[in-house]
Amino acid sequence: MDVSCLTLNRLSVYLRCLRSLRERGVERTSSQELARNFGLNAAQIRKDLACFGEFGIRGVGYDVAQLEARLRSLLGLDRRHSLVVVGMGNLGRAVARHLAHSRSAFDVVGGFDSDPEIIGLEVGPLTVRSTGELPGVIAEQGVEVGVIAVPAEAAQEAYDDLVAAGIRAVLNFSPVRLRRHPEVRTRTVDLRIYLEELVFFLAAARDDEEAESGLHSAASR
Amino acid sequence: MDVSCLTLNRLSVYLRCLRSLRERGVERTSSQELARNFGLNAAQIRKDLACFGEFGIRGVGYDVAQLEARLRSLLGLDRRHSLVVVGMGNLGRAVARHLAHSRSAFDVVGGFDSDPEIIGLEVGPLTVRSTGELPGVIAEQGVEVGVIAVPAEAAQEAYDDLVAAGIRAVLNFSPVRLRRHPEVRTRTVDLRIYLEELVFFLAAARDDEEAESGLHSAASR
DNA sequence: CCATGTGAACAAATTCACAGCA
DNA sequence: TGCTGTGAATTTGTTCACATGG
Repeated sequence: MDVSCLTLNRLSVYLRCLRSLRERGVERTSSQELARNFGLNAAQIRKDLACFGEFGIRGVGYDVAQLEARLRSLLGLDRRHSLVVVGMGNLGRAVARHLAHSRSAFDVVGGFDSDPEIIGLEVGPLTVRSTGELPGVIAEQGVEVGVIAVPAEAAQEAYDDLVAAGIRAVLNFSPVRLRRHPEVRTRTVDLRIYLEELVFFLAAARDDEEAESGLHSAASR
Repeated sequence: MDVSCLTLNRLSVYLRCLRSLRERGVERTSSQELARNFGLNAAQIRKDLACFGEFGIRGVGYDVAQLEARLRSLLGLDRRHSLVVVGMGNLGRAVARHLAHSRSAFDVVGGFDSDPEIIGLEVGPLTVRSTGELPGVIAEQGVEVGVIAVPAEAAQEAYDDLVAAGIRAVLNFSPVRLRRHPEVRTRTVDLRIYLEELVFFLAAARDDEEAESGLHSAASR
């Protein structure tokens, strides 16, 4: 069976929920309990899990620690993954530092920039290197994932460089639609889009209030 | 009509595409041209726009500058929006700096933290203040949006504080499922989820290769 | 003519509702 | 009995295909 990104992202959420339950000493749970505690849908939890097998006991529920371990393994988080960050401005540095001192499954093995002002900077345990060194590092260390945190103008080039160097997956924080290489798993996350979404719905809510209060509102459609 | 988040997020994408075309001197375009240039679907562009009115001329296409302006206005980006950041660690600082010196529609009017080590720090044009000052700033300046960039343990409290202070919308970067207040527009973006998604599909791709090369693979389902 | 705007067809995702098993 | 796992029903989102009109 083919598993969708939506299902997969929810598995990550379930993993966090299970971890939180385990830390609170809960040993057994059910789809209903998870749904109630974390604002999820019980049927959806079961459907999502069903993509990967059977994890529970009918009439009983799920073993928290066991299900957590199974999900972690499914998502590949019981193995370590090396990662480079291209573009060590504000966002790149934040990502590098964050991953370095939260112990996640990801090892940041390099941070790269083309700005001479930034090359040489110490960021946590890392020294920022020149973009020219990128291919060597990726090839030698077999780096799997590249994070793009360069300005919009430089994003396509950074992406092409990563691909040429043999990267397997790319997480792109720049706001450009990349011309993609289909053999490389690519995901774009444009943070401003989320802010834009929020303020749109604020405006929509404001229109509703005006309408309810009986005012004429030319803005509502 | 009710507009979905997916449609709305695509409008943000279209806006970036139009801006890019305009900067390249293109004055007129069509849904097909947009689709071809940016890897989109022409019918979907038209459907998305149709939620808000008619923007094109049949047989001709769209005026780039005009459509850009209309979308910007629709999304509320022709007005300014004030924003506070709660949690001025790596990520919070990066967001604050980023919004401060990309000229977007968002004004960062405050950065807050509870750590005495961080309070008082200069971040761009901002001085980090104590979380205690949060309610005053939100009320006095009528702040619309709060960004949560605190560690997981502190996220629910930061959220409740923002809501109590009268915030209208929240962008949550912490990996917790918040107990939400329904009157506040809330959006969670967990960056690690995207990394987890990428490595899952890498593992899946690796399984496929093994299968193709005729090796026995117990991992594939 | 030609690209928009749109109803209708299709596909995907979610939710329901219950059979089946501990 | 009670919760899982799952087909079937429903809702939501996408794509097609064409009538419409500048």
